[in-house]
Amino acid sequence: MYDKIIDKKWQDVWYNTDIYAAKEDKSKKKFYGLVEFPYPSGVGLHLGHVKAYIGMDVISRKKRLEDYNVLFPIGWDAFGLPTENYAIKTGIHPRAVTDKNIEKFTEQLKAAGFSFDLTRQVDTTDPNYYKWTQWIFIQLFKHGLAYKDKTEVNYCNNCKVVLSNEESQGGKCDRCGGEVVQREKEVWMLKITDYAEKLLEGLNEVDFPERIKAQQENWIGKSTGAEIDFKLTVLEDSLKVYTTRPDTIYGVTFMVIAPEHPLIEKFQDRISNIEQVREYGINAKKKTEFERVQLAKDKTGVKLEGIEAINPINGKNIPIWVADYVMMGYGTGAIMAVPAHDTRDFDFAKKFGIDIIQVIQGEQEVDVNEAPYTDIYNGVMVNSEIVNGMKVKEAISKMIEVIQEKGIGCAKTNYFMKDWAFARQRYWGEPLPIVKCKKCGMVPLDEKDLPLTLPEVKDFKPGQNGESPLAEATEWIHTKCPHCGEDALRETDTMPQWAGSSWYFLRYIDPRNDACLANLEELKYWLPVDWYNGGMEHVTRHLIYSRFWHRFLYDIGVVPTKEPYAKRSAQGLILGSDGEKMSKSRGNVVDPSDIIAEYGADTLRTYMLFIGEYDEAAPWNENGVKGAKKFLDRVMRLEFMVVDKYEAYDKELDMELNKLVKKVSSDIDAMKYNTAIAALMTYINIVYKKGVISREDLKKFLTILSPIAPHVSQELWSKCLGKELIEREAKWPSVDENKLVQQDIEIAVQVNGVVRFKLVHPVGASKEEIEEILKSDERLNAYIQGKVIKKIIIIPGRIVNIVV
RNA sequence: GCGAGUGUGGCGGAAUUGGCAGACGCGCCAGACUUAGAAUCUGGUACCAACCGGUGUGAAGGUUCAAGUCCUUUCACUCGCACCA
Repeated sequence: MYDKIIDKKWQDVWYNTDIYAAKEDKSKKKFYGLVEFPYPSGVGLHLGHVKAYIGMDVISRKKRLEDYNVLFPIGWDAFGLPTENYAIKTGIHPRAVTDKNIEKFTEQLKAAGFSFDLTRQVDTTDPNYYKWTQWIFIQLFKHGLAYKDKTEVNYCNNCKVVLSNEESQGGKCDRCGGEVVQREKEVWMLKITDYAEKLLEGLNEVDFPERIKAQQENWIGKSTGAEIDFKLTVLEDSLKVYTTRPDTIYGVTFMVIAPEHPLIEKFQDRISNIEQVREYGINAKKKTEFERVQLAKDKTGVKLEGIEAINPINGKNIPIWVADYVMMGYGTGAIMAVPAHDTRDFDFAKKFGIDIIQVIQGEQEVDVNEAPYTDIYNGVMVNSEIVNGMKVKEAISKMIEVIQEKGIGCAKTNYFMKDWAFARQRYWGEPLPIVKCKKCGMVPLDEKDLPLTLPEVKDFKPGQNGESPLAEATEWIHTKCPHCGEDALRETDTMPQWAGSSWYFLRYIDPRNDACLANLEELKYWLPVDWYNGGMEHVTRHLIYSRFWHRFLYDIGVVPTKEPYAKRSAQGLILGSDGEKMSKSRGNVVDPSDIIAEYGADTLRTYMLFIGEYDEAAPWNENGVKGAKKFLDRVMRLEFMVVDKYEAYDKELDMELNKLVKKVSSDIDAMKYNTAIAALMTYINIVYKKGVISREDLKKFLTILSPIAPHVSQELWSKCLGKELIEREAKWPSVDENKLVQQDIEIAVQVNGVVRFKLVHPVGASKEEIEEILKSDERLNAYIQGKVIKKIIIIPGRIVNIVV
């Protein structure tokens, strides 16, 4: 029987001997396997962590047995709101809370038997770590990629922090799920938009699943088109719009600007209905997320009276409307509307009775009163003077050419992605290493003065007006300008939680370096991360941010690779036994510690990997857990079947074991753990039928089982083979292809596509030879009697099909 | 609306280039061992008919000697983004 006592016994050996520590030896081929380091919350390790870590643990354990120098590290993403909120509630310092939580997590990681290199742990809240987070920020600042700006930002009233776009997806706060509001605030921003193109390009050189690449591309949201200036009537000014379809400019019947567009206040004296326009703007701002999304089709807007735009191509006057379906944050905050060929413009034109001019003629006649014409790319331009008769694609480039010649616009690429709001008004984060000097402006700290550590404060609570708790640390705030030496004030905002996790994989490589974030020679050996496994929820957050920082560090020569991660995979969710997402409110949460305590770590490991395809969601099933335990018990009972040698050479056992090694090897490499385990079970079933297993075969079996069930494998290894650690003594077995070759092959014989009987033929038999065997087979007569054989298809080693 | 994906027994899920659908596990049924139960071991288990045989991979067509796999149409569900100009 597999008893959990075994777990503790071997964990004590493993974690006291550092057998999982990466070696210094650079002559060895390396493997860097990475998992997302946890946020050490008070709740402890959950099943999501366990599934994510087991996947890479199996790969890492296999790589070690294949003689790779393996780096499989773990650390703590420990800055963050829950710890701070706990501190606010209890008055206990976040440092103390964090330390306690890390201790608990470490015990849980060990209890699951993960083969992490515990000698290289990093902790983002350790000043020796965040020294380098601050250092990177200073480099970003020096390269013009960090700036402070007063803009509309996402703000969570609940958490009292500014959120980045990535943290407020769907209009909900990432942390608390509350409504995100827009608020004007002066905050630090990182110019991630400068890296949009590089982040897109980089996707071509990495091995990421399609869905991850697609999500990132989607998030970056590149579009190409043109910016065009529309002169205003009477006034010597113009309105700049962005469009992806400059070809349709003859179809423009109105312009739309966002309610916040500066044009409104600039020409308030000219706009005769300015009060009405302002009121519309105020109401638009009040709309909730629900109203903006659900009522998207129901267009609203106000026409600007007293001011119009002029179409720069045909000179026509065009009315300007204000409507909230145009966003200030994208493009120029103004569009040229072509209702005949854009659904949104069409809806708007219909509602307000604006003209619709068709400028593309499709293969089919389209009624412009029915719906906007959509079959654009096969269409031909009409009603468009200079581009008439051209195909759409051709017309786009022609129009851009004309616009540029006339000096009224230019080709333009836009991205949906916005700059990264990089400041939180909270205590438990990295202090921004910036001093505000009256004379010199924003001045970064001298690098030799890093780290800038957090001050002690009385209260961790953020201020009511959205200022950081650090604003209360009077002594800490007052400092001298590093540039001119005059009195100056420190920046009091801290960095967002994503900062520390944007480069932690670099620090694992050289965790205690004092001179730089990591030694370049070490980085050259270990980078890139060969395989990074984690959750889908980080695809448009951490995975974008860390690729951005890494690419920047590459550009300034700090790291040797453009991309940090060569390969990325993502595990699927574990659902509750009711098939729903696990959540406290549903009461369907399973605590991995309970499972380990009851069934042992290997049972949990085996079950989680067996439950289904690794990257897909699968529901929890307690009976399945028992099934995994039963399998491990059957493995343990091999103890009583071991023989030194088989009495007679058994070709079948030989073949089955070789088949198994081959299958398990390729399945683990492809993260197809479920079928690897199925094959291991099948093999055990065969051994049980035979009733014996040789020491030699058991050794191979335990070696390939050990990445999945290390405790059971190790226990039996020492018990039956009289040896000590698998990691020290075993090599991943190779496959003897000769032993996979069968003498006789059984194939199916079909008559008209239906299987009728099985036929045995010697390996390597030709079609003719098989046909001979077939014709001498009596069973065939029953199916062909009185019928004419039209055709016989023979694929040696596969199938025979007779058509009658 | 756009993007990615999924649909196979009572359940979780397997099936190289098209080549024996349902591996493996759960559940269920039977037998062995037990005073009995648990545990364990052995066998069975897609469906209909129960003799031959027939039907089956969301649905409907098609290509092919042969389709879960390829093509066309369609339905349902999951995830991500969403007024991307």
